[in-house]
Amino acid sequence: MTDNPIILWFRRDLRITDNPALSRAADTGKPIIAVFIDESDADKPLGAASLWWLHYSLTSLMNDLDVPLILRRGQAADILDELIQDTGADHVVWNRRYEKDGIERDTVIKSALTDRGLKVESFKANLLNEPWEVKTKSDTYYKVFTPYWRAAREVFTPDAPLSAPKNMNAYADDLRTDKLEDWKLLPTRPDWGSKMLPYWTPGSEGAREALTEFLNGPVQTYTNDRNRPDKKGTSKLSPHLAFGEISPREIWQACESVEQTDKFMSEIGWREFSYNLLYHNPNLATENFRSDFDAFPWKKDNEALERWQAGQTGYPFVDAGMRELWQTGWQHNRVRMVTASFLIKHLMLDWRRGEEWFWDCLVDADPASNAASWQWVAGSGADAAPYFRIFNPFSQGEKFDKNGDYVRRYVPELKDLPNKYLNRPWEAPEDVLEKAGVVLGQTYPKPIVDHKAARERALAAYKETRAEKK
DNA sequence: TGAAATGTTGGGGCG
DNA sequence: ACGCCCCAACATTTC
Repeated sequence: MTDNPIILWFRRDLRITDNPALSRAADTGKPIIAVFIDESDADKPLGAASLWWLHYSLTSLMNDLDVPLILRRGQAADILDELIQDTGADHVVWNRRYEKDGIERDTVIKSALTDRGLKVESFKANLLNEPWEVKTKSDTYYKVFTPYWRAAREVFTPDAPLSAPKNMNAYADDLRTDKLEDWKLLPTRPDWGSKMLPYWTPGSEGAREALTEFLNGPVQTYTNDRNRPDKKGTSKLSPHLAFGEISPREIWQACESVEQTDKFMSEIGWREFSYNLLYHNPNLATENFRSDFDAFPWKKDNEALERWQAGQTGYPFVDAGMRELWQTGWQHNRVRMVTASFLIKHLMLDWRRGEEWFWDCLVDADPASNAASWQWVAGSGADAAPYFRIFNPFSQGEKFDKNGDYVRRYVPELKDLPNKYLNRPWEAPEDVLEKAGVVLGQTYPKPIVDHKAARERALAAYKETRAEKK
């Protein structure tokens, strides 16, 4: 083989099926150098839970991949240069990403390599539609979900997903690679990772299993059960999607042959819509989409933030959610809306503090979904929930965790309370508390804020912000 | 993919 | 028999 090799740069697309860059690399027939780079110059490094997931996802990819996966740490531009120099590679391929600093780095690298005569190709792999492909009639991007998704489904051409290539030639010489263990992605002291492992199977095989299991049952009752954190009502595909272990196109195709998948597909649509917003608003994770929120009087209360993070707010449904996040690296979507609303509206803490915490704790942390969803709850985003939509932290539990199974699972110190008081222990008579072994303020906190007062405070702050604005 | 306040309706108890 | 009141149930409005 006299061909110059081709470099296949893996990022958050850790799969071999429906991977356009990988298929392209295979189709050239050239020797393939597959590399994953832990980029030291990323604006927003992965959070701890995502690093944990990444360890297993890379392990899984190395297993699936017919060629060695080179691991390197540093600036991508330097590492690619070095590989090119060492191997004579004349062609580089990757799948696109959409966060601002990633685009910037890719653009610089692409033009530098092109100038030096290399062939560089990038592909659409991780979205159904590119953010610039879905436009309104007046040629602007969509800012409201429903018309966006209607248009997006029209734009999307459901070609069959790409199969894993049959033949991949490995580059013949050994190349220096880091050892995954040396990256120390898994937590130690304490090792909180091993308690999360039972909940998950990172990697493409785990992703396909999750999809199959979901489409074989839960999807039929998804419209209602997706709101029930006490049930297995959701797909749990989010971390697999976040790391590109499965493509949205594969999901689309699998849904085509199953009844009643529209509601589920529209959640995939929310992911697409979030990328649409992120691409057109690169600072979505740090700047209010609606600038009138710049004047909002956020509080700075570290103790309140820490109690929210630790699941010690005294509102059982909120605390269950925050502890689910801490224990499993994931939080049910219905509960995310409630815990986020609580941070923003009851505690009046800046939504960015919540965004940061979720980024660090979620195995499915996604630059687009996380930012767009926090702004949605705050009311500062595009097509956002109106500010006055304030979730009631106990009635949400009573409505969506009817038997209290979810709260009892994650807040076991309340498990012996009757359902009537499970979500509002502060209303329980003394003898009921005593019988359940609950001492408010000792075994479980008193409410960090009074619901009614906090609600009125938030509404007043909102009103004032609006008044100042005009 | 809200919650709370306010308004309306109608059945039933009761003098 | 009738009017009055209460209040649950539902609808509408407001934040």
